[in-house]
Amino acid sequence: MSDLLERLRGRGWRLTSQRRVVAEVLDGEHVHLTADEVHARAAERLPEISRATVYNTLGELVTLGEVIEVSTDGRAKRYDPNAHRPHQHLVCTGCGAIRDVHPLGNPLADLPAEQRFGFTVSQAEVTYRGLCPACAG
Amino acid sequence: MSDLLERLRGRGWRLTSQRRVVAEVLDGEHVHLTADEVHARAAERLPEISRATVYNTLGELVTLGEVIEVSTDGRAKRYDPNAHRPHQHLVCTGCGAIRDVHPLGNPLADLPAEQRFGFTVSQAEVTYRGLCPACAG
DNA sequence: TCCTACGATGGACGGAATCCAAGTCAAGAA
DNA sequence: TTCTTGACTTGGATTCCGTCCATCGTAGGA
Repeated sequence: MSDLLERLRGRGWRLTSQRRVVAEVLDGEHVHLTADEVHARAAERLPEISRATVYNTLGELVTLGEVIEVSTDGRAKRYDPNAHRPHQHLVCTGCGAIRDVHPLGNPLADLPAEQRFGFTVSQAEVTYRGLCPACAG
Repeated sequence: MSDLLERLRGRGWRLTSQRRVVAEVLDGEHVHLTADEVHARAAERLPEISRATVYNTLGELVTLGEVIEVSTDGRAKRYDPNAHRPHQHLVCTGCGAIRDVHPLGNPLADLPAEQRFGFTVSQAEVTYRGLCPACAG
């Protein structure tokens, strides 16, 4: 985490209390908060923080490649701080819970040239869906 | 297409002109319209059709498994009528164009048991991203 | 310590989708 | 064929997410 703040400072980021709090809220594995959830948690520590600032900061973190934007359900986007290590997502179709997963193989390699339609393909994003233990009950 | 209408009738669907037009608009490969686009095209044939009806009908078609909901960009959901043959999507990060693709291999098999966290995993959805020939210029 | 450009604020705004009460009509019954 | 009824449609209000903007505040260099 402080690594992150160091890196950001190194990139010329002005280190405000708001940005610090947002960065602190976004820490850990299997963290996939919506912007509103980030705002709520940030507001616990810094009550006056505005939603616009949270959106701005999240957008900047995404642009800098420190955070990944995930939209698994067509509802609110979620923000995944685990951007250093590439991974995919496993989503419960019952309750919406999300886990980071590390599948074998390289999905990019599975797309043959004649299936690329001349595109310069650079990324493959996999979303696994199923029921979590609680929802499978 | 008329296959689809037959199948729907078989499931006890009341066949209204609105539903017929929506089903007709959604036909073909590489078709990925937003609800608004479906509404616009449907309205060319049936000017009084309402947005709510389009949303209702699309939702029913998705529930019945006749149409797949795709949200590749966090903006409006898109509706893919090519639900019979399993496929994945290739999206241009420049212009948003979408193509249906058929990768090799089975991504489901690439998720080892210890990476499933007890989930009953039933589906793997792959989104390839890159630049289309036009955008790569 | 002072300056100033960058960042924060919050309220207005816009797009996407859902909800709801009232009106309409497809399709089975007679 | 006509009648009847519950399923379907309508459009306007509403909610949810997210962006925009004019103004105010402040981090950090001089």
